[in-house]
Amino acid sequence: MYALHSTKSAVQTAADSVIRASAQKSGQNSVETTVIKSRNPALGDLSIPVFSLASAQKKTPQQIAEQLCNTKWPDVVAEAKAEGGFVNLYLSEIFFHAVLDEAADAQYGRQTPMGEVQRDEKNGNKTGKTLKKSAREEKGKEIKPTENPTILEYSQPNPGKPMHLGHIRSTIIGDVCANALDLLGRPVVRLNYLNDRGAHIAELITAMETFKDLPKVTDEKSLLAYYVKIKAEIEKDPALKEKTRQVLEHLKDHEKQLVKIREMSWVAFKRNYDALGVKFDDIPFETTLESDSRARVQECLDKGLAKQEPDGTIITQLEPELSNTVLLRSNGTPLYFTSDLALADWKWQKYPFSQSWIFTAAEQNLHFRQLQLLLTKMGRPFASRYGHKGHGLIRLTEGKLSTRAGRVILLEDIIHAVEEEAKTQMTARNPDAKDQPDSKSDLTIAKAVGIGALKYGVLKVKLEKDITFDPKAEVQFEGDTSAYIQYAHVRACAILEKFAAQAPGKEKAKNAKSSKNNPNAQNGPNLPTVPTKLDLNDSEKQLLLKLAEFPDVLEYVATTMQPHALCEYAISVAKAFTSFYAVSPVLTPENEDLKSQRLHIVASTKNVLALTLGVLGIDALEKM
RNA sequence: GGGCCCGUAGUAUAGCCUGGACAGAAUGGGAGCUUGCGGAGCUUCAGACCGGGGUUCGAAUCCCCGCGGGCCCGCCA
Repeated sequence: MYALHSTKSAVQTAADSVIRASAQKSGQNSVETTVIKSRNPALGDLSIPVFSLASAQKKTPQQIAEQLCNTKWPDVVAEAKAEGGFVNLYLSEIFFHAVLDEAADAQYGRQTPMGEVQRDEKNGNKTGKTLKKSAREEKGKEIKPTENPTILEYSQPNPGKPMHLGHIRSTIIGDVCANALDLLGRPVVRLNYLNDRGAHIAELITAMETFKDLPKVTDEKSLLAYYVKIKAEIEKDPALKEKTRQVLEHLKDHEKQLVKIREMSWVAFKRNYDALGVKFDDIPFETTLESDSRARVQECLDKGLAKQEPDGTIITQLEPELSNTVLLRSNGTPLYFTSDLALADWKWQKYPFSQSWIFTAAEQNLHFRQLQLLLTKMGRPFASRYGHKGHGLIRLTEGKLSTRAGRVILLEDIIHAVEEEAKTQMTARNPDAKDQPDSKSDLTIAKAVGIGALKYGVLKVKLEKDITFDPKAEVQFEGDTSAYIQYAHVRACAILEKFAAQAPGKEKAKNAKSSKNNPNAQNGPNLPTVPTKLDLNDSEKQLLLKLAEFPDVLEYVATTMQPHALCEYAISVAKAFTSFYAVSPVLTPENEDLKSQRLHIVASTKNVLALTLGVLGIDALEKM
């Protein structure tokens, strides 16, 4: 268990036992208190409010606090003071030693309070075949988050249409949550479910069968051109419209075209995913689940959860809990809802999951509540673990994004624009710098900075909130931005590199090139040992306390699927580091012990920043 | 009409689930910091909980009533 967590629980236990004993003695009911992290560093590192205790025992908070201070605290506590109705605890060197020890570990965060997962386990592999296989073997047994995967379903663009700005949120939020689970050592399946049905697909097929001179699709722009051309042709020809309707009803008979649409769409999507560094484990298509969809509709009819109306429509019976929704059109074709039903079963069958999360825009909230309710009524054992996270819209200053309204901002264009902006900024700040490939990444530095800024700008906003996107102003590089975090990491790297270069007879950071999978690569053998006696100033203590929070933040994100907490954390670490940097010379301190101590602090910080950025899908650069 | 979500400095944002000390950063504004490891930086000042009730020793946080904005409410996804 990690230092902060074990410290908190040790302190909590100590406090609880004293409170319970004192309550027993006075014959009163015991009152709960909770150990919290102090908000003001001047008032301790951990605090225990005692107001409720005071009012229960009819004493002043100060009396109770003073009384509690005399408790025999665990040795991670250096001092306890009664201040303003709080017991403020000041942590000892033992605590900071422990933090320094664990935070430099490349697997830091893996062994969380919940984790049965061993930190030293050899196989660093993540969502490989082994996990999928083992998940299947576990079927029928108890479902555990450490053994049964979490399925994350995100991105989900429409084949046949280009990806636009609106797709970015689901795509990167899902990706970050998956990364967090990965780092925790828990199995995860990254799913991108593509709806290759819909009216727009029928339109494309009609066009493919009607026109010969259609543009070749290689990217988003050509895909959009393709779609717009076809749309226009169909609009002005009623015969084509009718044909489109027929195609939609008999999609199965157009398998060849369907395959082609999937292929060319994927070519375009893949360019964006590669640019964003987003990957998937499984990409099921809606049409492959069609027969299952119909079977589910029948099941609902049999169980009295749906009924057929005179015009042939089949509709759910979810009232009064929720409003009803259509399962099958009057012409007998299935809908999004129907195939989502089949998809749920498909997921459960293929990956018996501990949790499933779907990330979409919040406008689909009702849809997914209806889906979950129906799954519950159908008696699916996984229904309660079948979750949905609806995120706020990304809107332009003028209004909602829509492919049809023509006010589209292609994802491809956004990505290009942020890269260009980053390049401009880089040249302005550092005219001599070249936009060279970063040693750890496939991207150039400007791309890594630009993409990072784009992702960070979207990720840092709480899920539920809408984002008004100004393409020009959105991407920032100063203050609460990814560039600030990357810059802190660069500075940490620069110190360690300089130290390695100064060290006589030591090999330089020769493994810098191969350090992609091991952010800790150059920390190890080169550093002198941590001094037994630490001499920490305030900036160092605050930084170490921040580093100690990492496992909890990671756990929080993996549990709540709220990546913005990680952004908040990353910026606070970077800030604590730059404050430390300003007042604590690392390579030229007063004595060797201090130098060693600070080198370890820098190495730990660098590691935590790299891990955090890694989860956020932002490159931890060594130069910029 | 009904349901869900949001409302915090000029702007944009965290804290709300699980109540606790002067509401935390950012940007913009004021004042400083360049002879030490990268100034995309550091230090510092001013500036905010939509309104009204309630619960509580204590409310940005929980409950109720409003106000403002967004989304959704059977053959779109």
